[in-house]
Amino acid sequence: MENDSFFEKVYMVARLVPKGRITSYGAIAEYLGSKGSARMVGWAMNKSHFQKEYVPAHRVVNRFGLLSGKHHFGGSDIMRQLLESEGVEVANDQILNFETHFWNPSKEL
DNA sequence: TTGCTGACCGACG
DNA sequence: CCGTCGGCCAGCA
Repeated sequence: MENDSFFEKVYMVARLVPKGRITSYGAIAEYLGSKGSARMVGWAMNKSHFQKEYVPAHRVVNRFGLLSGKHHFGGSDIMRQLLESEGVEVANDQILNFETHFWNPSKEL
């Protein structure tokens, strides 16, 4: 749209993630055309809390389905509870049936 | 301005 | 199998 910033695109894709679905940093980066920019995606998530519009950063995890960013939600169980409230099973900071919940932007969009 | 860092990923030895 | 390094882009001292 208007904002072609890398970050804005990241937020846009993150908000498009359906409830109960999960995507990975790498998947978003790849969708944006910068596969190697997975780190920037995580960084964008860090800033996501400052955005006016809510960004479901809890639906974005690393390629292993690990809640790598759970520590950035203000608590260690916030992210897990958010995911479980959406029907996503989480155990030991890892998403169960990750493949089933996985949502690929390049494929779905 | 330069340089380091960061919620990552893949390649290499 | 495990440790290390490069790449990508933006923010901050």
